[in-house]
Amino acid sequence: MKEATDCRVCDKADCFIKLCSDHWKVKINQTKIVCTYPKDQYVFKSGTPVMGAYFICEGKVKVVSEDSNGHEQTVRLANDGHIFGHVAVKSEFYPISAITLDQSKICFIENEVLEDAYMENAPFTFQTMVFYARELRKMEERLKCLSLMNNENKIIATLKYISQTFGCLEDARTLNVKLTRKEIADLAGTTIEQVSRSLVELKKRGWLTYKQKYITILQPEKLENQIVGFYPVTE
Amino acid sequence: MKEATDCRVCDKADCFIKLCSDHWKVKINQTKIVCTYPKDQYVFKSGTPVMGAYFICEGKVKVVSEDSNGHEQTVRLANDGHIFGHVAVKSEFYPISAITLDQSKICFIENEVLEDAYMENAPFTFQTMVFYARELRKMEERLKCLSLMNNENKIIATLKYISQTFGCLEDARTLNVKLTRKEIADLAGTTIEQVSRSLVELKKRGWLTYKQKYITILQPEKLENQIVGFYPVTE
DNA sequence: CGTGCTTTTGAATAGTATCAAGGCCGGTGG
DNA sequence: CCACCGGCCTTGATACTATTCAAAAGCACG
Repeated sequence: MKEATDCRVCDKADCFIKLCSDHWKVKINQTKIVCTYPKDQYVFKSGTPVMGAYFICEGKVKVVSEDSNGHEQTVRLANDGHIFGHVAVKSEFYPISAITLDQSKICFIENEVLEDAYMENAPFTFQTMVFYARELRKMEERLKCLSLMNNENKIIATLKYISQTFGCLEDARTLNVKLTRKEIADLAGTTIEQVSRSLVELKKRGWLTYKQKYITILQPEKLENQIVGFYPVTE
Repeated sequence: MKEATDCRVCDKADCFIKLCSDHWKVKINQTKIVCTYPKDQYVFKSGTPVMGAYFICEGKVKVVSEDSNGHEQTVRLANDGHIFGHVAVKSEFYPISAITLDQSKICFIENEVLEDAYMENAPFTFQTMVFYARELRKMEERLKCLSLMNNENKIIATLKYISQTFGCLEDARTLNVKLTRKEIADLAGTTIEQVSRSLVELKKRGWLTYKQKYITILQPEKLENQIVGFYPVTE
């Protein structure tokens, strides 16, 4: 993992801090706290106070919501450049937890600095707003999938969401993230056993294959085709 | 329904346009298109091009996602001051539809004006960003509910969402919106029959009552208590 | 080469969707 | 004023799907 990047010279495609004025880049750079987390570690835990927001320099994070029945729902996935842990500006305590899916370098920026930065850097604020609006749209889509689809289609839609968020390895078809069956189940809103059954079935059909935690999509058009009816016609 | 409000003098609590400079208030006021829609009418339909965003002056709107199997999922509810139809700035066609739940006065502001307004009015942009971040959080909560809850709890969580969005009538316990069983089912991600069964059961327990389309919550603490385990502990 | 963890498989159970029929209510027209 | 009609809601029976529980198999690790 590289050194902490200097915001003044960083031009990472998805990080909007570069849209701030030089003055603010310096300020953010001075006050940010950069931390590298190992895989499977809490970045913050549900119930702890919200002090600021997190920006992913490099890495992968899942945002999970735990209930007191021991069930877990992964509500969102985030990767390079994405923001998490915002929870709107007013919440006092996190209602959700964030866990790394990979070793991750993450910047923390405290609320006070961030709010001032938003008020004084319109392009930064605007792009962040657009980011949230897009995430909202994705979430609406995911809501529909979890709500209307049967088990197998939920798994397919989840694989699609994973690949859209994290992309693929060099072969352009193996998902660029290692997830357990339980992690996939928590994303899809189902159980470990159902995930296993669906993956076995999809492998039988030759639509995908997998080795350990690596899933390779062999026939994306078949998978897509099975769930296409749930998505709006884009013509 | 009152006359179209002049943005320069309007101080509606939830409309962020009042945070713009006077110059921009004038500009928005000149270019906005105000329209009053009757109940149960499409404001826009899935598949049509996105030209701008809608702001609710007064009224109630649901955002629905239809699939080609004839199922419908209501992804979001919006009322006075809320924005809808944004779909992030780049989408060309609406992937969802918006339908009024009541006679509604709605402002349309075209994308070009809106984007310029965002770039030049930091407080406006900032508050809009916070609005989206909050909506995202709500959506995450809703996602979890639809995914992990059983039928009855989904209905309870849905009633809670409805009351949080639209509030109550003067008696402070009757939901301030008329919804059919199907509309509740589409919100909760279940069927008309299950909604009916759950409502009958909850009425039997004396937790709520209803008369036609009006639902009155009698024992909010009982309802709350049954689903509290799904929400984060706030202490 | 065991040991423990994850995944797979099978069988039983519970919960939900679907289908079909009947009831309630408001509106309309005689 | 009453009878009829149609839409929405309720109820019951059935079929299906998903969850749960239990056990076996596969795999990584020491």
